[in-house]
Amino acid sequence: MRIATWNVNSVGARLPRLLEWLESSGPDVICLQELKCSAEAFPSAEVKALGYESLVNGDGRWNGVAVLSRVGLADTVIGLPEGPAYDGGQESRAAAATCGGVRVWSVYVPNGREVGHPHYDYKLQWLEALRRTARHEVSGDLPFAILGDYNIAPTDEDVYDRSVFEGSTHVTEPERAALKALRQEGLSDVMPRALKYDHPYTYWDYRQLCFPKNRGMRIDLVYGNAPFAAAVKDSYVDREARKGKGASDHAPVVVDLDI
DNA sequence: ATGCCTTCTTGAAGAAGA
Repeated sequence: MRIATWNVNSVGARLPRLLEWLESSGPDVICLQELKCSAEAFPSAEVKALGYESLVNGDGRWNGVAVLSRVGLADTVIGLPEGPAYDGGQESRAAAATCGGVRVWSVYVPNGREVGHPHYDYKLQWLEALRRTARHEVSGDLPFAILGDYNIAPTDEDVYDRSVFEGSTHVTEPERAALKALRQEGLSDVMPRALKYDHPYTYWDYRQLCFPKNRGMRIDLVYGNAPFAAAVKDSYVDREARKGKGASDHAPVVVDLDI
């Protein structure tokens, strides 16, 4: 089974690239983030034509996550249980389903904006709610993984230049501690291969030639429980999907499972 | 070529992204 995760940065703007990638890469399941559309506006018919059912959590202008599957979509959950509110409401940042015997969560962790900003506190609270949810799902024999845009680089190796990020979100100790707490519930970081250069970055800013210069970050992660991790045959970042006109600023992370 | 930011909402310019 092939499972992928991809922050598409607007499924509307990315639809031609998404459909092309689904056809060429053939994931059985894909977790999408940053849809930037409502559930009603999601292109369900277009992905259905390629054989995928859709589970969509979307609220319009920002955020939005989905799980697409061609191996079944059962026991679905929309939203993070007991997740914190921001600015008076729940945002569309999580969705879960069981697909072909694998339990997956698609997550779009809040950005945080700046250290000390209310959104940063919200980010840490959101991660704590995710940890509590993971605790309920991680045990047992069912392969389980939380895939998505975590908006955190787990180590200094996961950014192209640590000094550039001094004092910024995505690299702070509280954020990394929240990731560690998540792992300690029984999850491990499924490290993908880089198809070029020495580190598997998943995001490159659109500006200042970041992609050609490989000034990237590894912030799209796959955290799997023991049965999931044991089934991993291969994993890589498809940087080809970051190339050219009309690309997302994130590349897909692909995981091949012996399931 | 990998190529100097892109998206959304809106109807000009601002906000968000990380």
